[in-house]
Amino acid sequence: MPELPEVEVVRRGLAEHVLGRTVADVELDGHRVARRHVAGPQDLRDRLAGRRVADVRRRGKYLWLDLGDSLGLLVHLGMSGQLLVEDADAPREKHLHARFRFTDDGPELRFVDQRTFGGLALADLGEGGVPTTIAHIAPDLLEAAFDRPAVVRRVKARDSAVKRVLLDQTVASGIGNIYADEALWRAGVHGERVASTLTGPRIGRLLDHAAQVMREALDEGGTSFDALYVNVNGASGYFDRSLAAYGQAGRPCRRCGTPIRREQFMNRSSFSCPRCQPRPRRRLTPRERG
DNA sequence: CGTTCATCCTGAGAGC
DNA sequence: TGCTCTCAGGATGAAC
Repeated sequence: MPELPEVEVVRRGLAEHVLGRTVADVELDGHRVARRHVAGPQDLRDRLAGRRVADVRRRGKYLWLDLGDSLGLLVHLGMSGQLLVEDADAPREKHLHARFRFTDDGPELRFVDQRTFGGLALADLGEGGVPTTIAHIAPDLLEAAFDRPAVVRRVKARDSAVKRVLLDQTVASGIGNIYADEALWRAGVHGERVASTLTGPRIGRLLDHAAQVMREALDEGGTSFDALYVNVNGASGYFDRSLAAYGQAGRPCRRCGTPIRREQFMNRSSFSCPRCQPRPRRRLTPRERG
């Protein structure tokens, strides 16, 4: 469940169902799910047992459980990860990788991930309670620490395609392929425009659109095209009905009626309106720009 | 510095 | 039915 709104939906579900509970034991299936925990799966299990979930936090697409004493359990859902709250006797999912049981009689927490690009790791919590292992991830567009003027300046300083910059989690986090395309459509900017050639106010508006579209998606429970993207109770969000660009190839643009086009960019698909978002004539080389 | 490319995986859907 | 091919909400590291 990938981008910021979908991860936030999961965070809220965890806050509702596991906050304040104490981990009894953890079962890990296979080595892959904890591959980023360098001390190994046994260490992960040993150090989680007996820990109380003091807080559930998120930055961009990363989630973590604050376990107190500056220890956190960092979770990334990758492309297909799910965190599900279920009764212990619920049928075992095909791609179940981890289950957390608690000291109370309540439901357990499961990590299910078809493609296993996601995973779990323990991390020290540093500045602001953020895991030190994601210190390179910038504040996301919806958090208080987001410094809009500073991000506008950073975007403006980049001589690369503006969509690439939107997807760069070290500049601003949380935006993925869907919301990048939606923000660019709303702003009327083609993703291959060179960031440094956009005006500061234009970049600011683009970021505002990105934040706004993610807020709207969150209100709809996120974007779900299929059962892979669900909240902790297994329910889908509804924002797919509101998408104006992503996945809309051939459908009329909601603003001007021109069929939405699909292009390859960064080895993935990009969707845009040919009329509202004209392609840049060509990319200028640094020396041409002087 | 920046960009491209491959890689980690499984499954759905299209086309034959 | 079944095969092959392409594609999918992401992040990372190597190579250029």
